[in-house]
Amino acid sequence: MEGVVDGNGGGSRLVVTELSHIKELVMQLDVHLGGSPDLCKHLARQIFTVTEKSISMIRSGHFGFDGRKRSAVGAGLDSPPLSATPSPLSGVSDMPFKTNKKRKTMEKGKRQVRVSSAGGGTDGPEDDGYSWRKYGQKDILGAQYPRGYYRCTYQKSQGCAATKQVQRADEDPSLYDVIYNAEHTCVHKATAAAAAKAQPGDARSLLQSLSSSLKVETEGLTPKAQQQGWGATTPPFSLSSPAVSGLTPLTPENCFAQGVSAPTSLEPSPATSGSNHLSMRAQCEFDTMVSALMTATSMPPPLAMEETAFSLDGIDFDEFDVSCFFAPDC
DNA sequence: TCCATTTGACCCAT
DNA sequence: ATGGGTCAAATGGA
Repeated sequence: MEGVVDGNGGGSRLVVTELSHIKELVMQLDVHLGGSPDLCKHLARQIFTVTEKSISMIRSGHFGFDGRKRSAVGAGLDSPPLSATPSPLSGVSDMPFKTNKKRKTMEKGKRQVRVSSAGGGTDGPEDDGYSWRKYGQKDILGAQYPRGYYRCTYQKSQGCAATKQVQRADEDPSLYDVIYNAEHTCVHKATAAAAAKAQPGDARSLLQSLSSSLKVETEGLTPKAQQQGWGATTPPFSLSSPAVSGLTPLTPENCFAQGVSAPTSLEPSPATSGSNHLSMRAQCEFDTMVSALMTATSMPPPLAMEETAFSLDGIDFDEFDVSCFFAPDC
């Protein structure tokens, strides 16, 4: 609209280029995993460096997005499915389930993940540790498979407002796209079990996860920016990372808890921290994954995690969405 | 009987 | 007008 997007395409392209570079390196590393350890180490270092570079570009605002506000819901960002931390999210309190049939737009306040089917079968996505009750199913236009609607089993008993939508991926029926709405406020201990469920991965599975899930979302880009090549070649922006929480004790959640790579200047204001927090989580997961990769390839990380901590000063991550697509298909 | 699932209808945003 | 999200009655299993 009125937004000036000069240079946006260029900055965006740079980030895409860097991320594509990462993917290439990952693929190379995958090929050479069984071969020269030195080459693997070299590639892993390159991946780390390029990743750092990409993250810096994003953080420094060299990212061309339309500044269009998508207000209101922006504050209602959710924790990931493995987080049971209750919080007074506006999205939860403002949207009682009983009488509200309003369509929820797929914007902020939702979190999408891609999961594989349980046990490799076709009977639904892997258990995420929560107990869900199905309340609806719809055939979605253009989608090959119907979308299932689930809400927390404890919605009645505990007033838990968490819901999720599950849809089988058209391109790969063994994968499911799960969109989580709101956050669990129920007391449910199965969360930990789900987190512990993931097995420690080897380097190859890490790489496969990284490579397969690496994608860039352009949601929120101006048509102009998309004409410059974004929309045509890449899905919406996301710093994707595989479900590394089970591969290492360093999850995005406890990452912050431990102060690892979290900016000390961060003040978690409920009204503004949502998207920043999500961006940080994405980076944290990415860092974690890369770190795990370093470990798996028997090399120390080239930089201490503390040194990679970043400042969010002056960065408005509301300008774009960062979501994490888990791809535990290894 | 209780609970979860199925499924058609309804409501509302686009 | 259309499609997505939710409701609620019907149904089935434990």
